[in-house]
Amino acid sequence: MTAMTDTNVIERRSLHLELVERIRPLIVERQLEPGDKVPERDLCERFGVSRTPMREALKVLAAEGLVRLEPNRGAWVTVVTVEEVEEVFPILGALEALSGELACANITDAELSHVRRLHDQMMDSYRDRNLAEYFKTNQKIHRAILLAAKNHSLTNACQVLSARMQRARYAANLSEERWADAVKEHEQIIQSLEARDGKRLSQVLARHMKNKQDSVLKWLRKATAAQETTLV
Amino acid sequence: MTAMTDTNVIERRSLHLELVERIRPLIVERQLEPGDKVPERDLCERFGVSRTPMREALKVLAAEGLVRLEPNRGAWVTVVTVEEVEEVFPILGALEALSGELACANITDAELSHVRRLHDQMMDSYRDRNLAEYFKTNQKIHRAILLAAKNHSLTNACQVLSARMQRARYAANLSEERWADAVKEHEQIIQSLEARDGKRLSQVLARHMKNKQDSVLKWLRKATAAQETTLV
DNA sequence: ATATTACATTTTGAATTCATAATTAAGTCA
DNA sequence: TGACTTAATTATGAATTCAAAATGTAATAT
Repeated sequence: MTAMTDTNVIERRSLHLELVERIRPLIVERQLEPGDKVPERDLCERFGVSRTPMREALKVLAAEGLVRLEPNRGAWVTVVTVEEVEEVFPILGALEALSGELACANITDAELSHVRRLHDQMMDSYRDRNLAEYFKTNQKIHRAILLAAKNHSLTNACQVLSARMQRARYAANLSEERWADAVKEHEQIIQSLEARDGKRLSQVLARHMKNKQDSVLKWLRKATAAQETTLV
Repeated sequence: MTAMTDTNVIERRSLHLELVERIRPLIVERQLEPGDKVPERDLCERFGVSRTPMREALKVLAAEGLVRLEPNRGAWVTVVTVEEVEEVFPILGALEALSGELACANITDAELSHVRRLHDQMMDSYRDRNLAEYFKTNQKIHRAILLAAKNHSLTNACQVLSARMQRARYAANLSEERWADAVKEHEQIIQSLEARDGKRLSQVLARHMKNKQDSVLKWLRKATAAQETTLV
């Protein structure tokens, strides 16, 4: 088989890894929707590869929990369930708490001022009520703290779990009230970090995550109910 | 290619998953030693499968951190490094702490008495100084607590990280003193659990993990030093 | 003897092929 | 019409094939 458009066709490295890294964002950003069948053939054509590396990639994505493989029936984008949210957010809470501890212990001045810049930038987005930008910067902040913690395994674990949760687009669900609270929490985050107060930062991050969980659950329950209404 | 002995040849399900589950213990229990090249051809023959599902399995094991893939050079069993131990044990500490909280909240009476039985059994092994049995039961206890926590994602995360660490055979390294301490810690674990004191159990488990880390690091540093001596 | 190059062999990555399972479509009968 | 069977089509799982890369070996030159 050959690639048609030739744009999109990928150069070389390890095809399956390249595919994992291309398909993962398709799932996280809901270009492939939860519950959808993964269109193996389409994706192969789109990226100009054969089924072998594609299927390897799907196995890795399944291990990450983004895809579910049904024997002899193919691959499906996993759905974010209430149960899963209730499972994963507490884990993320514990891990972010740890990352806060470690970040306070290990962050460099350069990294700290970088986080501060991101924080200020995010506050600008909040003032402008630019939700998309706010969320993008928000993610960057959490990632910057994670990197400052200097624990690669922790970064990895958080990212895998976050990816699963991100598919529940909590951005869409931010009430004005929750948004204001989240901003307040972020003020505490940057304060604790600049004070290098690990204990406090870990508490704040854990609480922040708990609130995020509640926010996501609220949206998810609403979305699920709406869907059931539609289906009936 | 065909299977030779016909024993070992596996029935059916999803070949790659079956292989993951067969090869993982080979790595964890060091039948395949850290640093060794994964003998792809041998394993294919041994399990009577072609390279396709084997290579899919290796990609999953690589995602779990048990194998490292070098482009065009094949797969290698990952080595447990000091850095990795210092990264992963704190994560496991945080996750086990969480599992303690959750277990105290969610454990059933039946599960609790099962853990108690395991605990008593382990104490017998300690009295007999039967290290192998002690360790096996020890694992079962931690797993039982994890299951009692009733958080599948947490169970999974812990198991992936534990598998990576288990290859550093901390069993081999248990000093009489450390062993006695570990036993004391386990007394506290079962006490806290029976009291359903989540806060205390999570603290005890975190401390227990920290001590395990120290014990592993001591062995690992000795092992690494010995190896360097041999190599020179 | 020790490098260095050229060649042969093996291993790897990925496309292709092929058998089987699942799905869809068409036909049959009440 | 609508349930039930059966045949055609498609998708999937896994073996096989094939080109490219890496490794090993032998021959040559220094």
